[in-house]
Amino acid sequence: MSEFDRFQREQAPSWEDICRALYRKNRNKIRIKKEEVAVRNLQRVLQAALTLSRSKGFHAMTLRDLSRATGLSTGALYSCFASKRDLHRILWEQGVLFTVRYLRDRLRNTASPVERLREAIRCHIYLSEMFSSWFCFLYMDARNLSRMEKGKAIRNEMATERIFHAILMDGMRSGEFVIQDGCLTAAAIKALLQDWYLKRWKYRRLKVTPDTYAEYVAQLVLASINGMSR
Amino acid sequence: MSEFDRFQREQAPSWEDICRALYRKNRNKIRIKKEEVAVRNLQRVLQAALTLSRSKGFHAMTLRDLSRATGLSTGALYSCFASKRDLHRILWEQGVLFTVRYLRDRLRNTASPVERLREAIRCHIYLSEMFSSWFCFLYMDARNLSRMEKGKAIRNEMATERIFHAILMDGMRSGEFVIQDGCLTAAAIKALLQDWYLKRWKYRRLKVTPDTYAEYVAQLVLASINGMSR
DNA sequence: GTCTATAGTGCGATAGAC
DNA sequence: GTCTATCGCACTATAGAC
Repeated sequence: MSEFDRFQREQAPSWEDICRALYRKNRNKIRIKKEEVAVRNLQRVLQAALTLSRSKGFHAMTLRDLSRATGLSTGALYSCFASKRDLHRILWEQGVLFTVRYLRDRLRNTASPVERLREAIRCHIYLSEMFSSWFCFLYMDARNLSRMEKGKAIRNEMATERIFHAILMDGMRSGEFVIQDGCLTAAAIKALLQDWYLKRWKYRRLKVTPDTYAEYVAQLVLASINGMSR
Repeated sequence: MSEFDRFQREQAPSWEDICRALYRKNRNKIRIKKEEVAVRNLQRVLQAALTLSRSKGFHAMTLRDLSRATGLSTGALYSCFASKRDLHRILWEQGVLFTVRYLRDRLRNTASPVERLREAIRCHIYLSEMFSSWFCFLYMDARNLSRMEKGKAIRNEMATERIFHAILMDGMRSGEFVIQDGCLTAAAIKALLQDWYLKRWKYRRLKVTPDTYAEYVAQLVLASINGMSR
């Protein structure tokens, strides 16, 4: 059993947990009152919406598409969300803070910067592997956001990056890393992590597993951290 | 004057040249018969379409938006293209082969693999800097493609990547590079190059120039190519 | 070639029966 | 809660005057 399999079975959050949390947070906007019904429907609706968004984009997805994919009528859909725009907001808000929180949580017990860097890369790849359609949505459908929401989006992009930046700075202070430009290195790590879920088809074709890719990214970054000062 | 400035003034293709080539290729689908008028309008239309696509996505852009941005009526727009879908196809087809051809052309006179790698990275960044809205369109709006077109899209993505892959293999044969997995390294280079135009706002905020970024990517890759075997 | 006006289509959203 | 039926609207595309 690979590391990723273990993560998937034992540590990863489940769709049901996520939808339950999401329901409790948005009770006022969701017309369904029985929690069990709401959670069951939300799960179907959100998963279908993300799948459709991946293949044609959120804006191009119609509520008729969503109705067909979930088996619910368009009328029933509107008991899960107030408008299509509101569905976008729900998917957005829930996804946005998730990664940062999860990473922070998992890094609490790591000792050295090297170990912390490896663990952060691994966790990000595992998370994005399990929720790849959600990660793609957050990346590709950040347009259609209002001005205020766009500010949030940028702050979020930077929040993940700051986690990596902080690890790099720790490593510099302790003398383990030699880095020319921490901001560029953090940006490069982020770009490599995003490629994993945005070009999933490519890595599948190359038969690269999440663990292999995580190790590759870690080695690439570590080599540059030690090698670029020469 | 920076290297990029020189490229921009002396070597880069101009919008007018591109639109003229595009007009001659699509004469049968474009109703305007005077070449000068057609080229002038195409330039306005394509640039506006790409700008709007970047901010809200091609699908979300309406012909009313495009009409407002170009100062042409919706009726006049239809003398430049047969349908909105056709406009998408034109932008797509012209953009797709462009990068590969240009890179191949520029690499013909480079001597060593190291030099060739540096030059390929630099050229890609320069091109994407000058035509960033076009590169973003090719990346973000590859959905809404028909099945056959999607096959082309994948083949194109791989074509650019193969250029980098070939350089890496050359370097291995000549003993200059030590690489574990050429495919993964080529994919990583591509991901880093794409980040430049997809997250342009970030690098602008960090005050990173095209030349700085090109040098950073080259050094990162070269460090890993020499360092990962340890 | 470019305009204005409009036909035809498919969308998001809602009303009311069950 | 979920369904069917339908409203009003914004869109793409075209027709016909200039």
